[in-house]
Amino acid sequence: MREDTRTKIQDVALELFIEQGYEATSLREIAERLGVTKAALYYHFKTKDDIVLSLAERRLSENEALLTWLKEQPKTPETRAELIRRYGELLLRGDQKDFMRFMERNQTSMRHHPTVLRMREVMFALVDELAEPGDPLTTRIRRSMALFTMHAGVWLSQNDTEHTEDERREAAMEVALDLLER
Amino acid sequence: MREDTRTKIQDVALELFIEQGYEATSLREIAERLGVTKAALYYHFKTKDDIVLSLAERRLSENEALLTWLKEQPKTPETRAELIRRYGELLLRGDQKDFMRFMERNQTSMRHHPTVLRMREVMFALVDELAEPGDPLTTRIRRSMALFTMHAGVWLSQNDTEHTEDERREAAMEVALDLLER
DNA sequence: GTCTATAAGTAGATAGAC
DNA sequence: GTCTATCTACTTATAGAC
Repeated sequence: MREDTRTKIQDVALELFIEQGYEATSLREIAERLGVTKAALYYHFKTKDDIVLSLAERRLSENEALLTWLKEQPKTPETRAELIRRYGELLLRGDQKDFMRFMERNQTSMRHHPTVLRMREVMFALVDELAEPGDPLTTRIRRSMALFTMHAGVWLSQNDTEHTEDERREAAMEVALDLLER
Repeated sequence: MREDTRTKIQDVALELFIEQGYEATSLREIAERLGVTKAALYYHFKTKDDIVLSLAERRLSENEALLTWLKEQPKTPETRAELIRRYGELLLRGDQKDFMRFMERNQTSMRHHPTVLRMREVMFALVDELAEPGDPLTTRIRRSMALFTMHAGVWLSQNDTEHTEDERREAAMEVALDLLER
């Protein structure tokens, strides 16, 4: 089962990268938590970067698909609302949520790598598509913050024990949708 | 002029930490950009952490002062609007703004250090003071996002060449104030 | 597929001259 | 205050046995 170990490496690595940061996490730590040696990791991944990139590429293609879809739609309130919903669904999925937390906390890691650069580009393009040339600056900011609210919903209320994660996500969505057409 | 070199070290270090990340930046790089040797840095700072902490302590006390002030005020719309204004002013000041960008990009660095932990606490407390126990979750999120919009204003429109930084800040403030009492 | 062993390099930090 | 020189402790990565 070669895919099994490979996947475990990705999971453990992502977990540690989120917790401690990418640079601060050594391959030795990843290997130890997994109960293998460093050398074993090198059988599955060519370099340390490759572990992250293997995760980034999955996520990138999904965001690119979202951007392609968005560009095909008319720039209406309905389209924008649907984007927020689709984006929220992407964030929901366990693996993507974790990877986005990694991106938030490790913005500078591999910032010169094509895959990471492209990821940034796509995010900016998504935000850009939410507004039209004539829109005032406040509208642009509001719509950008709508997308961002979907992220923030997760970690903003991390001390909040009286609401479930579902409730928090729905509340974030409500705020985001409201921000879009204010 | 001992203060001069010390300050230059802080400036250069912060610049590189923002650009490349804390862990990814070596003392050698900082020293080289300054035209001195690593050993010289150790005359001014006991450890690498100390360079960041010397910056953090200043910001921390300013944020703590803001929190103290906030707690003394009645929880009215006027108080909340005034907080956003004061927070915006803090962020404006070059040094604060840079340090907050450092915090955004290096959330995991020194996450166990008391000063950094306290910084997080104060930020969460500020957000917490913006809402009251009875407020719905959407209100809490909206008000948190108001504070956050002040940050985002800076980097969200980094490709935006048609507006000045002043215009962007004012627009961010308008969106933030509107979010507070929606 | 995973191991041992090791190469080759860099990190943070210190001692002591000037 | 800043330097040279150096220490120790890692790091990523590879070679080759099993």
